[in-house]
Amino acid sequence: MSWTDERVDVLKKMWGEGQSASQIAKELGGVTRNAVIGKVHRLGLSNRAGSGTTAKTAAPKAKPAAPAAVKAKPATPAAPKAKAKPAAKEEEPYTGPKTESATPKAVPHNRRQIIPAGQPLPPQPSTNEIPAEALAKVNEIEKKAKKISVMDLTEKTCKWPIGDPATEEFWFCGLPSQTGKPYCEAHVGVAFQPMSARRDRRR
DNA sequence: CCCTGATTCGC
DNA sequence: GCGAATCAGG
Repeated sequence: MSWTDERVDVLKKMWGEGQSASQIAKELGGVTRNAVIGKVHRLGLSNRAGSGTTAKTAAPKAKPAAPAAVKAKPATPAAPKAKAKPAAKEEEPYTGPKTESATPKAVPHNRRQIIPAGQPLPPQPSTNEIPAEALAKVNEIEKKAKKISVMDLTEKTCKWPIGDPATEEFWFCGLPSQTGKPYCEAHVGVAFQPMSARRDRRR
């Protein structure tokens, strides 16, 4: 596989989104994460915007024997390229976790829900139809949720909110999340549904 | 041990 | 330019 325009495009896009090299490599296919990283460097877009796991490792490591040149910082990202690329595949986030199960305390009627800002949090809307198995699974895993706080959220912890943000009864699942997904397996099950499955599932 | 990105260097 | 091997870190 070679770095075609489209592939580089995807690379740039995903890298810009903070996707990891391995994820990008997986998405592109035919390349390893090393190849992706190598390309990223060659393209001169090393540092990303979002928080990275090792974004700070830009320090020079004089280990072998070669000071090498100073890393150039791309102050001018070159000319803009008018290329509209929809590229909308992949599953769509399902709009709506359930705010029940582990939520003993109900919201004091006129109490408005306040979602703590900071990181991408899933919406907490109304009840909806979710596959029974998935729901059961969620209920079960929520029992053993780690109940982590918003500050403990990482790329590898399930960010599924449980409870009411306006009360003490609020925490995040915190179980190991699927790589690339914001949730653990069980919550991914209810958060992401194939369009086919979610489309007109009740009738 | 899993993962991450960074760098080197033969091709 | 490419990317495997290697390195460094969480």
